[in-house]
Order: sequence, then structure tokens, then C-alpha cells
Amino acid sequence: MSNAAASGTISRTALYEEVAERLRVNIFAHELAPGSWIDEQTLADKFGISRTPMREALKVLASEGLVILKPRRGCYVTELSDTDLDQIFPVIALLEGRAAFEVTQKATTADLAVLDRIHADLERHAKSNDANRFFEANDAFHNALQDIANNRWLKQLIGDARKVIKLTRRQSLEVEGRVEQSLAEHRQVMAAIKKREPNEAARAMHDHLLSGRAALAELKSNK
Amino acid sequence: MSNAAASGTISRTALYEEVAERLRVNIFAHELAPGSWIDEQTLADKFGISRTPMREALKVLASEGLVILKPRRGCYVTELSDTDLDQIFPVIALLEGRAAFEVTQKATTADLAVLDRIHADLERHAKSNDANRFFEANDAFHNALQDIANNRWLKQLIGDARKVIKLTRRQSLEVEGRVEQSLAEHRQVMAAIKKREPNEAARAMHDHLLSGRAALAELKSNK
DNA sequence: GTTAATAATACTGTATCCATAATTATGAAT
DNA sequence: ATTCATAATTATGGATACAGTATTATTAAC
Repeated sequence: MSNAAASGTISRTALYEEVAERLRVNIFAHELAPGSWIDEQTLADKFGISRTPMREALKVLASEGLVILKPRRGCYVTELSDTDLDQIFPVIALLEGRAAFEVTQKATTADLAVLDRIHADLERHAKSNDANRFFEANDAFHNALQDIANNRWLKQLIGDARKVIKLTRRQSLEVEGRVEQSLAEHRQVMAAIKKREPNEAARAMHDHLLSGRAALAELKSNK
Repeated sequence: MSNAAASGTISRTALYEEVAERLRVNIFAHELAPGSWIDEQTLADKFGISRTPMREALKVLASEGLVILKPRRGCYVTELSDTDLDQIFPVIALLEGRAAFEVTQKATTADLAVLDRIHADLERHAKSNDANRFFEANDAFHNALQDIANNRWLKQLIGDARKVIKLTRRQSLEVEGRVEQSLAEHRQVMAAIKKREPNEAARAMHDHLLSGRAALAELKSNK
């Protein structure tokens, strides 16, 4: 278990944090399917740890909304209903709009260069129709924005909300033409930031996220 | 420890949840002062429990931002800097503004009656200059709004943010004339909701919270 | 054959124990 | 006297053991 020393890097993060991250990955990949029960003991055995850090990790995920803890019943992966999505997207649109607003005010030229580079990735992966990489670059873009906004609490709230919608979000890129539309929206956001128009940037980001919700809804109605 | 059976009410909530709530109360009351170290063992003994549920509770509080867990160093109550306050108030103003927006769209006459009753409490406690009860009624008003908004995720995010500012918030009512000003702002919010003007309600609520931040800033500059 | 009750099994929740890491104090050397 | 090193103490992190409750299966009775 002391592979931290072996790998040369001192384990600064607690085990329960690593476990939480591993669980997040599993959940986002639907290896732990929405609604499914999480067997603490079995999973702990599979991870080669005891139940203690596993349980602590589950507590964290529960307060992030990724799982729900039913007393004496166990832990279940959160299932998002259409209602949930209708509720959470406007909220995250608001928050990320705010982040875009703050970024437009604060961004240095170096910051803009970072955004430009990630945006270039987006353009590239869109052109080669690589939805997975586009998704990753998209994630990177939003993360970069939050770093530049440099608002610890805004970042935390957006992070919590984004974790939740990540439960379903990737699917939206499967909608015909969604990648191109998403890209176009990103262009508008970038343009507004560069023009130093905070309100316009906020509105563009806001609409971008609502557009993502609409794509998801369309996908479901056609399935 | 099986006082659940003794008190007649079956313990539906897990022990760690009760512990978390108790800790929150202690933290908000500054019995656990900002920046202070939380001695797991001593506190667990005082609560009459073992360290396990205490540790799980602390994990929850950490993901709420009320405490920070330094690996191998222990748990410390979060200290909010002025920068933190400057960052978080605009965000919560945004979120609660959104809640007011949704309420204005959704509220039934019964809902309005509930708000009216709580608002009447506010008026009463303001008149009798009872800052503590005013604070409680204020809390009740905001909680009622979130219930009426009936947006699970918005409520959760606002709840997380409010928990954090609760670390300092009560103080703002100590500012000369703040209670009256806060009351006046509440009147505007109520008026906008009753007029069924969502945008106006959102703006009023938004400004109300920023005004609370300003009061807190004034308090600090005069201390 | 179906339903209800009881018993057994299994998982959650809590406590205790052990190991590791960090901090502090003491002692020695410069 | 001050600083550095080493040792000891203490608290955190993790594992294991135990208890209680819920669920399921089996058996018995109607």
C-alpha cells in the first residue's frame, strides 16, 4: 500500500480523497451505473482498502450529490431525472456566466493566450470530429475559465454543479451537429471576452449552457 | 447511546449527520472559533461517541467548506478573509436572485401567504429591535423562498453558500440602522414577488445580499 | 397454492486498535 | 546562548472487529 514512497511522490492527499476521485471516474464512465447500489465491502476489496476510507469517500460524494446515502440501506449512484436537468442547467448557466463575467474583467494577456490555446484545441477536434477529445477540451476550457476567474467559492459551486451534470452531459455531444454548434457558441464567448464586454461574455456563456441542455433534451426525445 | 429508542423516535438519520449538525451549530455560534483546531478525540468524548462518526462528519463539513482538513495535520474551522467575502457574496446574490425569480413565477397564493407571515415577523422584530429574532426570521424567509422555488439543486447550492457566509453573517445586523435597511429591502422583494415581476424580484434580492456584504464591510472598517 | 411469520443471512453503522507521521521538547555541540 | 539533531509523545489515517437492523428466504398454516 505504501506505493507512494515507491513512486517517489509523497502522498500528500489522503486515501479517501484518492478513492473519491476513483469513484467519480467510475461513476462518470457509468461503470457504476445511475441508480445502482454501491457495495462498500466488495468495492473496498477491489480497491485493496478497508471500508473506512471507502465510507469516508462516499460521504464526500454524497455531499457533492453524486450518490445518495439511504440510512441503513446503503449508497446509490444518483439518477438524474429530466426535472433535475431542467433545474440544474439554468443554475449552472448562471454561475458559469458569472465566471465568464469575472474573467472578462480580470484576464491578463497571458490568460487570454491560455484560453486561445484551448480554444484552438476545440477547433481542431471539432474539425476532425473527435467528440471525446472535444469533450475533454471543453472541460479544460471551462476549468481554465474558473482558474482565471480566481474565485474560490464560485469555482467550488460550479465544480459541484458540473460534477452532477457530468453524470449525463457527455451524451449531448452525440446530437447531430451539436459539436459544431457548441464550437460556434464558444467562439462567441471568446469574442466577448476579448472585446472586454463582461455582460456579453456572461450572456454568451449562459446561453451556451442552456443550449447544451436543449441538445440533451433533443437527444432524449429522439431515442 | 441508544437514546433513539429511549426518546421514542426511531433514529432515521445516521449518527454522523447528527454530529455534523451539532458541529455546524457550534461553529456558527463561534464556540468553535474560526481558525481553531478541532480535536477529534476530545470532541468525540464530549459528544459521547467514537472518533469514527466524528471523522465522517468532519469530511462532510469539509466538503461544505466549513472546515478544512489538512492531511496529517488535522481539522481547522474555516477562516473567511475579506477576499473570501468579496468573492462569495456576489455569487450567493446571483443564486438567491434566481430563487426569487423562480418564486415569482411559481408562487401560489398559499405560498404568498407563508411569505407574508414570515415578513410580518420581520416587521415585528425590527420594530422591537430584536436583532436575534430578526436574524432568525430572515433565515426563515430565505428558507421559505427556496422551498417555494422548489429547485433541489438551486437549494443545495444556496445552502452550501449560505452555510459559509453564516460564519460571519450575523454580525452585519450589528451595524447601526442595518436592521431597518434590511427590512426595507425585504419589502421591495416582497412587493416585486406580489407584482409578479420576476426580474425585479431577482434584482431586489440580489441587491439585498450585496447590501448585506456592504454592511459587513462597514462594520469591519469601523471596528 | 398463497400468505404470513419467523429465522437466518448480510450489510450498514459504530467502536476499538494499530501504525505512521508530525511536532515538540530536550540535550549536546559549536 | 543558540541552533541543530534526535527521541519521545501525540494525533491522524487506516484496518478490523462487533452490534444492530433490514431484507430475504423458508416453513407452516389457512
